[in-house]
Amino acid sequence: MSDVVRVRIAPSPTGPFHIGTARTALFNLLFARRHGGTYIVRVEDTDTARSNKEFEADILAGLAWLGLGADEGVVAEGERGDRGPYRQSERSERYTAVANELRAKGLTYPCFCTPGDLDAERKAREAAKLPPRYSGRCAAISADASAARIAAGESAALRFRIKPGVVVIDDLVRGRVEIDSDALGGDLVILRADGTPLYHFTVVVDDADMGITHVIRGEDHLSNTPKHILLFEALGVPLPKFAHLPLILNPDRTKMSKRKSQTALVDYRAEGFLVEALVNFLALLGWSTGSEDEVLSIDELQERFNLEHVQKAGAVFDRTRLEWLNGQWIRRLNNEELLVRLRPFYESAAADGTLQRAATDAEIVALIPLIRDRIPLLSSAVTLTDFLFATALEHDRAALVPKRWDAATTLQALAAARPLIAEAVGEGEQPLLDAEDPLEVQLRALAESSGWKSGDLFMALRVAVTGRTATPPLFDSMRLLGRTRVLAHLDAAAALVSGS
RNA sequence: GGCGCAUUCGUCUAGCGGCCUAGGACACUGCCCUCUCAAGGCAGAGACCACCGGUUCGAAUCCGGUAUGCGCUACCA
Repeated sequence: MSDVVRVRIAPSPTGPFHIGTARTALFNLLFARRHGGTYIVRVEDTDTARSNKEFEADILAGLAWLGLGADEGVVAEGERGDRGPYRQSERSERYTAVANELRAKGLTYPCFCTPGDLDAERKAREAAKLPPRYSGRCAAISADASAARIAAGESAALRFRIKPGVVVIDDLVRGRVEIDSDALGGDLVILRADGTPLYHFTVVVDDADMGITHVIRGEDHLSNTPKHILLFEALGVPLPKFAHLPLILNPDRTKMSKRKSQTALVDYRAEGFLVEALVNFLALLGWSTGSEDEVLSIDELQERFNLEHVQKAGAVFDRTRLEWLNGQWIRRLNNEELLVRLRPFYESAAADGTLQRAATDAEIVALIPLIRDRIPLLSSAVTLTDFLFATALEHDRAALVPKRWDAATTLQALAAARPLIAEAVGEGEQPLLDAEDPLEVQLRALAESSGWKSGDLFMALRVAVTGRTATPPLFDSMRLLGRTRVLAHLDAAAALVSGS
């Protein structure tokens, strides 16, 4: 394998960037990096009815965000490389030319069957419990006869003759796989009646033209690989190596789908998953290092990646595990990096009205040490700290009274704590973080002299001041909030409790 | 229906004939820490290695069969 490695990811812009495509792209990139090869992005948009530019833009943006932008081929800004074009919609002449080559070799024939004919044939075979398969009835039409029919204006698809025999796939993941070409469904349409090419044909032409050495793709293509091999042979070009990756599965172990799982990459991004976590997680879905290391950067993954450790069985997408990894990566980011990641979430929360105003960088920086260990997702930061950006709180009356307390005790405690807080808390201070907070000392003393558990006192204050039962550390939160709002919230809470 | 692939704790996986009375991680349970929630630490529970045969002194690991699951089977990609 001393030859130059060239691999590719060939997304089809028929939907938003799919998490499964992301993983295939990642494996290709990892393999290329590991072997000093080239990683190519090609857009497979021959299905004009289902492809569109918005999806293509989404896919390219997603790849770029993940750090999986192309070395060669299609990137958001255009194309790079001299073996293009890299968009199938721009390669029509090439497909036509190659089809003509095959035609000249006598390896194809025009097929005049209409979709209706084929449908009827398929149904008949199904009813007879026979595997669906094209009968090849147009194969026997003489060249003169078909030329005459075409001249008469009849349209025809172009079929590639499937050579009888057993096709051997030497798969890098699965080993030797043999498939009888008889099971391929008969002669293959490579050009529609309107002259546009079909996937199995374009993929082979492109892989050949672009000098792809390793085809690394999902297992769902394994059964179709013999068609590709036959086409490569017909073109007289060397075969690439194949490596079929296990499928990513829904929890019910079917192929991961939009219906049953969240598959759009943008949705994960919007929730606040880090690229580091997504890449780490995806790499470990169907591949392992062979060691017990699990939290790995893309650089570490690149160093270790190999096809030998690729799993053969499908892997269920375990979102809980992704969230754990996300937490791991959030904790590994330094303050500056975390600020950059967090900022857009505060901005969009302000824009959509979730928060009354956006947070300043200084505010986010002050918050980071308080929330870093508490957010599984970047978006969790906003909900965890929303009280800091609100002028009034919507208290939950039931939550205001600690479990072991009654309303009277709560009122008494809030009243007793108020002057201490008014004295100790300034107007929007920095958190004291690990230092012992003098207010805490005073309030503990208050609790003790009043016969309360300090935990109950703190909980009453927490809910009064933040409106929540789960918050960042209480005293730091109060300092961030500032005296005026703390006291206002305290009074509002007391009013609510006394009214109940 | 045909063809193909797969099968180790709920999930992701380690394992490549003896180190396995099967290891790790997530999730789960308990304890510790603790102002809440987390994070972190410790401990625990959880897999007759799908099943049945065979090879071997010895099998999760090799071979055969069965079962189950999944994938493919388009003038979709």
